[in-house]
Amino acid sequence: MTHPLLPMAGEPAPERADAARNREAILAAALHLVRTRGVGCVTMDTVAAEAGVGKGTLFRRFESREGLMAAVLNESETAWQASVISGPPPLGPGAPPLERLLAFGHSRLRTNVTHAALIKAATGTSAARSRAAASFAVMHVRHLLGELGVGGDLLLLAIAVLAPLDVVVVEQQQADDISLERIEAGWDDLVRRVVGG
Amino acid sequence: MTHPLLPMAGEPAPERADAARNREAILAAALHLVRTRGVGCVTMDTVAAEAGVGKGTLFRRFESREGLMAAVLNESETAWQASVISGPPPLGPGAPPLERLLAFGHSRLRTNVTHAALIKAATGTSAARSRAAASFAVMHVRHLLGELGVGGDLLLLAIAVLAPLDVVVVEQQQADDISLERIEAGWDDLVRRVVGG
DNA sequence: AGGCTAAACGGACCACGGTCCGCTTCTATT
DNA sequence: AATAGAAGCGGACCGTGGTCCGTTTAGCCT
Repeated sequence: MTHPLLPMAGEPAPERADAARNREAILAAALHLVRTRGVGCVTMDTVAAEAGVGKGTLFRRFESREGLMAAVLNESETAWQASVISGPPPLGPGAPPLERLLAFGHSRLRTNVTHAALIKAATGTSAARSRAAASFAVMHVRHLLGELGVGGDLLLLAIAVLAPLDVVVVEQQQADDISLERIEAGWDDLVRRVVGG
Repeated sequence: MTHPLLPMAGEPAPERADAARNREAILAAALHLVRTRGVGCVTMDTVAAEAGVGKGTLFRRFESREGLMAAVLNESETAWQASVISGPPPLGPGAPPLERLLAFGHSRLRTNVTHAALIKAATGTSAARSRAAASFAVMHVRHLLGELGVGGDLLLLAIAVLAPLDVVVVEQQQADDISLERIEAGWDDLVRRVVGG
């Protein structure tokens, strides 16, 4: 008796062909429905129907509604991350650190506003995927703060600088009739104070 | 033919006796259940049953589950606000502004951690009641920043300073094994940079 | 007291997220 | 090609938040 596929710990387990096909179909269906109807009107049953699969399949591939939305969001998010890592300055590398930091904040702010609904749908309890996105931003800001010669607990400082850009914080401000320009200016001010300009 | 209660605009409309009684009963039941079972295990049906009213009554008095939780939270929140406004220093008046500000942050941080579950249940889309609570904090910080002679857009600065204390931000940090002491120290650092120490 | 009206009540009902488990299909092995 | 068994599938089912509307009741007026 031989072990057909002796399961060594840590093996990623390959994906079956039909599973991959379904994952594609689901993601495509979700993306389409989100684009046409808006996030709020997309139910799991609808996505399942549109993708031509059972509901159970949705929940096996993507853990929850939140997980599915996170996967949809990922499409645009990775593109954004790429432009931060290797795009043109001042967002990408090549500009002085302070300029990069400010550009980063502005870009993040705009992104959060435009994708607000989707981000909120993808962020919540747990949210493994969005954890990664947030982590990327923190790492980047921490790095830029370091380049700027800021001392102290850079991780905490990065988190603090990022916090006011959070979707719900920004939405609250917009609800209070605070313009985007003012929010942006306020954040610039905060950053300058933190880096000690 | 006389208008029994001619409805002038802005009249608050008095509350019927049974309505008041039910409101009390619901709030008491909710508070009790939250205390004994924890927020997550309290369903609207359960509260309705415990209070001896129909489910519809719950939703008429308190707009949603979120609204009910906000009402429950209010009990402790108002007490906290009172201690900020008129309690002993350094949280209350009497201490120098910077000390007050730091004390305020620490107190808010602790409160957010201890009541995390309830606050998250009470905060979300809409959340008229929690809007007020957040507003109070912003106003207070804005005031203290003013006393400290900080220039610029104080409202935005206050929001920015408060943002890192938000429940979900703090929980995320705790999930990353960052201790409360470190969070507190990080926040102190942020504040000192903002006020220009 | 009796009657009238608006407010309040309550529980049947609905939609949606999430689970479960018996059935199907893929793939590795011979 | 046949086979075994794991991986995947799907849709009936459940709990919960939220709505709706026929019925009840409090409060005022005579």
